[in-house]
Amino acid sequence: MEEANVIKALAALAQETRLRIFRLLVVAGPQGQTPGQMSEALGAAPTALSFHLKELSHAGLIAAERNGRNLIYRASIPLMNDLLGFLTDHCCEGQACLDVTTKLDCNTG
Amino acid sequence: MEEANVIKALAALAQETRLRIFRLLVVAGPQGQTPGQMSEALGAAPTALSFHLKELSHAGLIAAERNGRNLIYRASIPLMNDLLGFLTDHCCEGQACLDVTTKLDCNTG
DNA sequence: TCAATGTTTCACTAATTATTGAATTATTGA
DNA sequence: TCAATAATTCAATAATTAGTGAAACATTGA
Repeated sequence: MEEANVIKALAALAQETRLRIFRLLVVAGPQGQTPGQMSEALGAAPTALSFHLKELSHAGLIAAERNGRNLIYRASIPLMNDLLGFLTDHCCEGQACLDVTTKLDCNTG
Repeated sequence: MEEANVIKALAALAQETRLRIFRLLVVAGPQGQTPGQMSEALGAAPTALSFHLKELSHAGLIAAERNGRNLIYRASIPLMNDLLGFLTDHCCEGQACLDVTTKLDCNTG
């Protein structure tokens, strides 16, 4: 994973509404959530929500699929894994500590 | 871990110089690095470096210890673990996926 | 105590980001 | 095609953040 993309992803997550959106989608799993559902769940204005969804999408952390008049957003677990890996790889120069693989195996589509 | 602290930590990491500082310290492990070493390694001005070290410290991601005229900075692995946990916990409502514990066991002091 | 070294704080400017309401686009069902 | 619903884009303002150079603070060794 490229440093620039890591920064984009971290910046996307470093905001209250977006962090809550992302957590909501991580918990929701493959079934995802629509902006309407998220707007209600989080008490966020549709405009603001849309703005933040775009940020998260651009960062690759979530993706949308249309279903009728609804969009279904889902967390992108592979990118999440890459992100965690970037932060933890090569810890302690590989010495004197466990370089544990941080991996989630859900919702990989 | 509190949401506000998670956001602080993510925001701290979401900046090029700070991400590089943090990675440098994660790789360095228990022996840490001084601002002087980091300034040279990263090609960052001392003033800017100091500003970013403060941000990372306030977020709890790194900590300093004085050694003569040098300060030795080290990554705080426990906070890192908490952060990764916050992002990944309760994935997919605990169903149909592995809720893997993301944990680093190095430099825990 | 004084000069040198390592690091931080301060004050300022430039740039980026969040929020809001109004307008717009896409889809569905009558 | 028209009205209704779902979501996004646009434009403007307010707030936050990064980078810079000068000054200040802390520690060491002579």
